[in-house]
Amino acid sequence: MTFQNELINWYLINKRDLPWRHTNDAYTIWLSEIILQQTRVEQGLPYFNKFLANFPTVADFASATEAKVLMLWQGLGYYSRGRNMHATAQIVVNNYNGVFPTLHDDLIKLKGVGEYTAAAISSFSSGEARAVVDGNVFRVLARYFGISTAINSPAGKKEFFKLANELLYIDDPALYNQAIMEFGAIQCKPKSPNCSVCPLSIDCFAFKNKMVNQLPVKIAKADKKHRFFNYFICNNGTELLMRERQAGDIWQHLYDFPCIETSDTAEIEDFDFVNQIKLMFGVDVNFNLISYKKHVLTHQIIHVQFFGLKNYIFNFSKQKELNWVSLNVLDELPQPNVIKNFIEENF
DNA sequence: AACCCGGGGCT
DNA sequence: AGCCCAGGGTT
Repeated sequence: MTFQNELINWYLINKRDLPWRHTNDAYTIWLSEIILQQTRVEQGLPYFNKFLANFPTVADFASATEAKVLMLWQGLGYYSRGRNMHATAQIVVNNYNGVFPTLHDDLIKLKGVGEYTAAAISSFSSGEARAVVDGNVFRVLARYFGISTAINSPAGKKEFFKLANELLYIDDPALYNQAIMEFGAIQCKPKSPNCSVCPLSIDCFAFKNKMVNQLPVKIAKADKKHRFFNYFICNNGTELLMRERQAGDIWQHLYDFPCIETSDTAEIEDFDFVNQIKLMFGVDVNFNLISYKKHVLTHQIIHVQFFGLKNYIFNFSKQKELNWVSLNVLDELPQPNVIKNFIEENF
């Protein structure tokens, strides 16, 4: 049996019942695909349901505020996906009369839609013959065909993309695309795949050569950068002082607290650190360390210290991104998880 | 081509 | 503690 037929047979028996597999509506598929970028199905599923319930149509999405979109996105990470979705919804309403595109060449122009997502939406919604190449496809092809070119190198991307399109099952591109990704997610897993029950193992290069754990090959990334955020909690009894984060750094347009970033762990005994606090909050300010959290992102490790403040004064004209926020509406502001968790634990 | 962008689950 | 995830944007 061919590689394609084996995959499709496996899929028809083993596939999960997922809501976006019951539709060919491009808008619904787009919602699921953007949410699932770099995100596991189990993690993304509640967000998909939440977005579809709040925005039944692309017009509903387009007319929402960005803050509302980021609120719904809160906790999912890679927040530019949410902002790009909002922009794309408005583009579809304005340029496509509210009808979500189904063709690759239109989809690829939308914000947040790259080669993978354009292939996924076009094949699932219109049956266009475009092979998806995601993390699952890289892994399945690298193992089955014994390809050791690094999947995150330009040569590797070209080689895998070419092979994926040669393998595409033209009679039903959508079915084949779903099958190879599901096979990668459930059977040909990154760690400890159960090759003893795999119907493709007999012709699998990696299995035959005991290289399952060596493929796919990936070039190592640079080390994570360490950053030190010192947050200051100003609580006047009914309100907290919050900061809206600006462009040019992580968590754009999400809310955290007034912050002094230092080049190393800030100590209360450190003269320079204390001077920075007094410069920001007045010479009479008192402060105490409340807690420490290590927050790990893709390429940054953020060491977060929370300090409680008393006897502070503040010059709002110099810090326009800061505002008092009533405690009972805090949960209406989008926040990164490290901030949301701190608020839930302390207020 | 290299770097930036989250959070969670598995091993 | 390290790896990976239904990747894409920016420079």
